[in-house]
Amino acid sequence: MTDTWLPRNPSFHSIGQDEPQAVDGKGVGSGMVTIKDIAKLAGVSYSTVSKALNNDPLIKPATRQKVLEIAEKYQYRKNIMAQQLSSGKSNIIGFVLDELSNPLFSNISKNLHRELKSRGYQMILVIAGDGVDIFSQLRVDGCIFWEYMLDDREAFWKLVSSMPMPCFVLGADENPNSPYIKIDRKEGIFKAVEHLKAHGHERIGFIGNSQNIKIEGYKEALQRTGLEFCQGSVLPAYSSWEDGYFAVRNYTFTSSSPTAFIGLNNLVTRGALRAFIEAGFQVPQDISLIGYDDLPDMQYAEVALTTIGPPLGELAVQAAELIVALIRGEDAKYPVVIQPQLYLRNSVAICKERI
Amino acid sequence: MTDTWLPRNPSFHSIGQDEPQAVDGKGVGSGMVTIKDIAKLAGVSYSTVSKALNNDPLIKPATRQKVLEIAEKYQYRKNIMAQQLSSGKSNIIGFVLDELSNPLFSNISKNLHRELKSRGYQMILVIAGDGVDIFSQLRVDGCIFWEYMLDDREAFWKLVSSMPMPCFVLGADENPNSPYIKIDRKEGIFKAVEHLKAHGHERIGFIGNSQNIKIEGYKEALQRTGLEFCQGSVLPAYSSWEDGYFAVRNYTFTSSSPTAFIGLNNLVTRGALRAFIEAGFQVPQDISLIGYDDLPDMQYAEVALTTIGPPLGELAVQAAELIVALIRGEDAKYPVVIQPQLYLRNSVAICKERI
DNA sequence: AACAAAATTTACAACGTTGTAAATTTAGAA
DNA sequence: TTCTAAATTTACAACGTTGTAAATTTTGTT
Repeated sequence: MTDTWLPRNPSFHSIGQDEPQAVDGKGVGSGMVTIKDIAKLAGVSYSTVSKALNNDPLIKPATRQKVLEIAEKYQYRKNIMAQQLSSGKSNIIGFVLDELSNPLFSNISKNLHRELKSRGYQMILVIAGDGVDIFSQLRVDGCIFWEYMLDDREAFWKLVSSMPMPCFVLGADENPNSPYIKIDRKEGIFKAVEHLKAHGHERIGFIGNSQNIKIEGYKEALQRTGLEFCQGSVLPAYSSWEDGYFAVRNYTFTSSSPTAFIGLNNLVTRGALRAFIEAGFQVPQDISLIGYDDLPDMQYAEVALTTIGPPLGELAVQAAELIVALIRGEDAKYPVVIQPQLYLRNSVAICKERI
Repeated sequence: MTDTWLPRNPSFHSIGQDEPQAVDGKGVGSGMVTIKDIAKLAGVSYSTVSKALNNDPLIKPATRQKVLEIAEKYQYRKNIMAQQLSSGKSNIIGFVLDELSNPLFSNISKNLHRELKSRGYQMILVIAGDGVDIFSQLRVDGCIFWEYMLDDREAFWKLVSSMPMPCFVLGADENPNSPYIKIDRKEGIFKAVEHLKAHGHERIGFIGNSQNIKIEGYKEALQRTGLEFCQGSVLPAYSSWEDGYFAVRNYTFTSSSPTAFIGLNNLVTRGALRAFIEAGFQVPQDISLIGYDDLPDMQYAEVALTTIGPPLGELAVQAAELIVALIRGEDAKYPVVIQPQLYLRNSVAICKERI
């Protein structure tokens, strides 16, 4: 009936038994080696090749070996597109970031990649603003969102739940209708305040005013520990190193100033630390300081910083496990709540006034 | 012969004419609407749907309209995997970043995304260290590398040229065997030096010591303009705001100090500017300063900074055009060389000593 | 009303995999 | 040697698209 049929790509599959065509390396869909090519070269059927490459125990070791060698030799690369289409699995997870300018994201992204990899998944990124629709179109197996669009929570959660694959949000916000991993920042701040109080500090300040949840946590923590919130004990700092630095520099210290501070994030805290030192304060003898975000940098600051923050390795493990469970349809326990930890180093001491 | 055949996913295609199954939204490969589903609902063949969705002019407008409406209603999302497999095109371009902690990357990434989008492509990211192999396996149509691994150029270029699809590198390095876009940083620095010299500056310093090519450019520029390289006129700064800030703070000014400086990048320059101001220098009356990287931030600094740097919009346009040309097999002209521009603002003035 | 030409729609192989069932080969026991 | 069971390999539909050729419908002439 269709004897006049012409194949769409007649030059395909031209790898011969003895004189295989060089993989030209450019132009997807033309020069790439497929399992059918390998099958021909190995003298087996292509389903055997498929199984061999997937380590199917049905395949005789010697056969697998031969197939693997040929695949290696001709630089075979599995076509994830075809794999997804056939099996419904791409083994790819998408990670949606909101910005690129805090080293925290570098760290989280690296940790997450490692954990996913060890569970058999690969990871690709998009910047939130650039549109996450591509993850739907690509049929990634799952999708992790770093919280963003905090100005319009509703639209954000709607977007998340409209994704056609398992998804969850990593952040501080909660939503009963979607899975999420909540970093309990308020509780983290509370731990920091408690720790400072345990060291005799009664006037505790906060450096940074851009993340409402942390500020709220700070105020609540003061209440819970029975400490007083003093006017002017929140030093304004947005998010960068210099914000922290100048927040402290521009602050006028008096005898009723806080004796300890908590910094909004890694950058702000390090900037503040530097400013304290320059102002002639000894940290922690004169002023105690706890930083948020336990990045490796924090311990290499001028004074090894005591920090609070989610355990970043653990966070990645939890995230990887949650997404994998959601994908597999196992009954994942969520929401997962990550409790920030206190990492004790050398920037907190007994309050001078108590000595 | 295979009358005992059982479909692998018997629940599939269960959308009926009048009672379409709810798109459950979770689990790729099970609940997603396909062109076949739409075809059934619209009462046309699935090739018609395919053509309608791709705006094929063969399709009668009324038919297209109906198909589009149904697609919209059932939240159809094209399956890029299937599209790639069938047509050999994914319309996706991969961008390989080396790190996430400089706002420059945010900017470049956004610009690039916009330009690619306007040319019909989508963009996904990976961090270089996480392995770019996924782009091969995903059969992205093309791949853009931000220069990295500068410690092992050879391995880097080998990796790039081993990619099975059109690729190029964006950066300052060159390689005769691969396409690349070269940002001519040396020439950029030269323009800055020239500009300063034209304003009467004869002792010009450089803040930053981490990017050899820029340091080299600085030294060469001095030679070319007949200026002297003075010992100690390179203030050590790695890459961050505080690096720039302290580079200046730690520098001891003498009567033979430079009267103008060039900053390594956006962060270093802004840190340095702040330090100059604090040290009591008026910029540009006492000291002129030119920053590298023309990010929007630069004009909102304490003094609107004159900068040099690749025109970032243009860079993205060139990059998008090059990769698209490479993909289409058009004879793209490369290497492309981007000449950094001088963006005149208020941080350069006539040298005091000449007045 | 009959026909040709144009417009529109349809059928279906192909893309590169996977997973199932069936076919073939090998090994072991009698 | 023959038979059976186990081990191994093979055949091929299916996944959701695209692109070509063929089929069908519509339109315009006469």
